[in-house]
Amino acid sequence: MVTQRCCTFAVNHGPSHAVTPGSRIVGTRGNLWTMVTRGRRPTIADVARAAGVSVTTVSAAMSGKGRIDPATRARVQEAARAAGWTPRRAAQALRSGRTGTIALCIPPDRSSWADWMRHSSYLQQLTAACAAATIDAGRLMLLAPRPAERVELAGLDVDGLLLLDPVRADPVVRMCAAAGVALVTVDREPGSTSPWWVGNDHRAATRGVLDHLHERGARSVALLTGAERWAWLEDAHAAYAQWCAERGAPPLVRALDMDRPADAAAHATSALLAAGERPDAVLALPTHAALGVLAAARAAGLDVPGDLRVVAGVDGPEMAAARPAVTALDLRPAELGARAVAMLVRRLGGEPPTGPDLVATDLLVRASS
Amino acid sequence: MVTQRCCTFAVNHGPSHAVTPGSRIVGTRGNLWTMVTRGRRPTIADVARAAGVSVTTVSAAMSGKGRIDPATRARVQEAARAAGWTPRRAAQALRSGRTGTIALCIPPDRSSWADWMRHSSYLQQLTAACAAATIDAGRLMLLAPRPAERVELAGLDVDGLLLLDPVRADPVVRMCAAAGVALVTVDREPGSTSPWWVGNDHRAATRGVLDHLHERGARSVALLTGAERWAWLEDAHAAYAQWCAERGAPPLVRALDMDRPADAAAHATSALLAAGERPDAVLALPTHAALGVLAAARAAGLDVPGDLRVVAGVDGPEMAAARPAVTALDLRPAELGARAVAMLVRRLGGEPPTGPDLVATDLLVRASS
DNA sequence: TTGAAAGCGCTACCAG
DNA sequence: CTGGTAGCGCTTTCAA
Repeated sequence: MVTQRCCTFAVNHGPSHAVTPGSRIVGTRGNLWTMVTRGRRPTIADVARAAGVSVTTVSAAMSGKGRIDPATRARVQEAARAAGWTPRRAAQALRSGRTGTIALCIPPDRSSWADWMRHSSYLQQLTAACAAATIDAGRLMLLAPRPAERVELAGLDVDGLLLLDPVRADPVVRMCAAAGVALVTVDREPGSTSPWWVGNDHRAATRGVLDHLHERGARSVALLTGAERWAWLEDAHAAYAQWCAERGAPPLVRALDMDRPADAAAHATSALLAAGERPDAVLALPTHAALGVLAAARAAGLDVPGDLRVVAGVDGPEMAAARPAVTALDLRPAELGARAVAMLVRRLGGEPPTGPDLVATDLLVRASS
Repeated sequence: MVTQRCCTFAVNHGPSHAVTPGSRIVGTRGNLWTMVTRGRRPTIADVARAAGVSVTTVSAAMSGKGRIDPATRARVQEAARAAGWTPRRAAQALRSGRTGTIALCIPPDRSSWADWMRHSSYLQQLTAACAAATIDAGRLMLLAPRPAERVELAGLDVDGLLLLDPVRADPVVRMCAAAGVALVTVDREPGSTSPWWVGNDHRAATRGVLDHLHERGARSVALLTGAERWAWLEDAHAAYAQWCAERGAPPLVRALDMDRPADAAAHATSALLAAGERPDAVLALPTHAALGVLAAARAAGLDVPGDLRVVAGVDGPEMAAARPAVTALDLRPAELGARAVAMLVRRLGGEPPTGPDLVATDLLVRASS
């Protein structure tokens, strides 16, 4: 591929405005509201005056709390609408101690965060779904990398956190507990018994894939997993091991470096094919890893799915676009995100846990198997 | 493609927690900090006591404002660190009138928002880059759909807004001006002369594409654009028209429905190929439209690029994965996002405008041309 | 260079 | 069912 720059200018680069953690956003005199609109932004005092009630009544009427006469409530709400009043979140938060804001923390750390986001349609869909669900719940969602320290978490100033792919003894989980931030994880924390998580049943999904491959004639399925210690990889691995044991088939597992999964998968697959125990199918779990398997098969002159059946553990547009199109597990990230937000809202509301919320997995059967 | 559900459970669906706009997040007694950790979250009063100074001094020392003795400042900062103090954003915001938070508003409206996000790697990269840059600037970023009304905008309670793809006389632009919310747009607002935007030079990029196609032997280039009234489509269209006029070639333009651009593009291309003025190249601007062109060419039995050269106006993984791989414009959304945040931070800081910030475009030449 | 005090807008508490 | 009032944690203003 050739890259050709269409237009290169001397452009205006603003100065970098990096701020050290712990420092603060300082204001100039007056806010923009005051500067632009004549007069102040309306407060409940203005609404109270207009409706002929007290601020207490306005507060209760607008929040739905308290026992307020329906007629009074209607009058107050109309006055608020007329005045263009909107609650000032900062004031609510300061008084109530709850900010009405949650954060979505996706892996990995800050450094390669944007890269991950950029390459994983799973993350992208999950993010969009969480944001949409949060707004529907009347809250606000921040998008943030995993906080590395207590101060970073505190600096978020959120009521709750959605944490994706917690690891065993996850520091973020510990920090949330210490800081009193409500937490819901997407996928369970390995080794934890917390009921506050949503996820897929990766054991069932893996069995489904393996049964599908067997049905399509595969007799020796290799598993490409990741080196990370995530519950979904553990679960898939465990289900695979058990499935192999049930059939007396020797397990064939390779753990891939998750930084460049496609390349790592290509390398691992080539090695596997060159060795004695040549598999006739591969389940490639990490995002994009299946593309590497395809490349290795092509390099080895193998037909997919004739000589080698391939299934991806995470679906994405690349799987549908690949030739042959790759059979993949649709983990339904949009559904996961919506459910995760709903659960976090329940937790924030003080409701008791109802157990993990499992989202069904779809196997999208395409040409590669 | 066959879809096979791997596991279906009776799962726990929490109640839907939709909240009507204008209602508020109400708290129960006490916040989690208080409930979980023994004692209160430290305040500047605690830090002041520990450091033996007043709260005023702590405030000045931590914010970097005011004239504070360096020794005093160091002592205060150490005390703050030791106490684990973090500024409470709500209190800062209430007092200063600035929340330290910005919002990224991406098109279109609420209804199909998650869908767009899901399918456009451009949006995804832009989003990730904005979030990362915002955090680096010590601020927080909300992800939100375009506010439809004033109350929705006010409900965001943000200092500034990043607005993607403003339309002519954009209501959000008007609302921001009225509400005193600082605004930076990604791409200019058609008809506006505001200098507060970042974007690509779509005229230059379009000329670059057309020159490239001409060089590759194309003599009749069709343009597939969108029905939306976005500046980038206007600019590309204008550059195309001028380029055609310079060569005395008749322009061949079709506007596509942006909801299903690939299908619309396939349809439009088929019609174009069936008509007399059969083009030998197509520049398909809307996201994914080029894939439809490819499908139409295949259906017509045409070789790409032999009979028909194809270029996509927006790059994405689908373009690289397509067969043949599609030559595409890389609008460099990650760069756009970083620059947009930097510009918004400058505007929030009261700095004067330095003019639009243009990001260079790369033409990624692949097999389709 | 530092401190005292007011008050941002709202909700919790309690009295009527 | 409604109102008065205190005060959340911080920044700002003004005085020392």
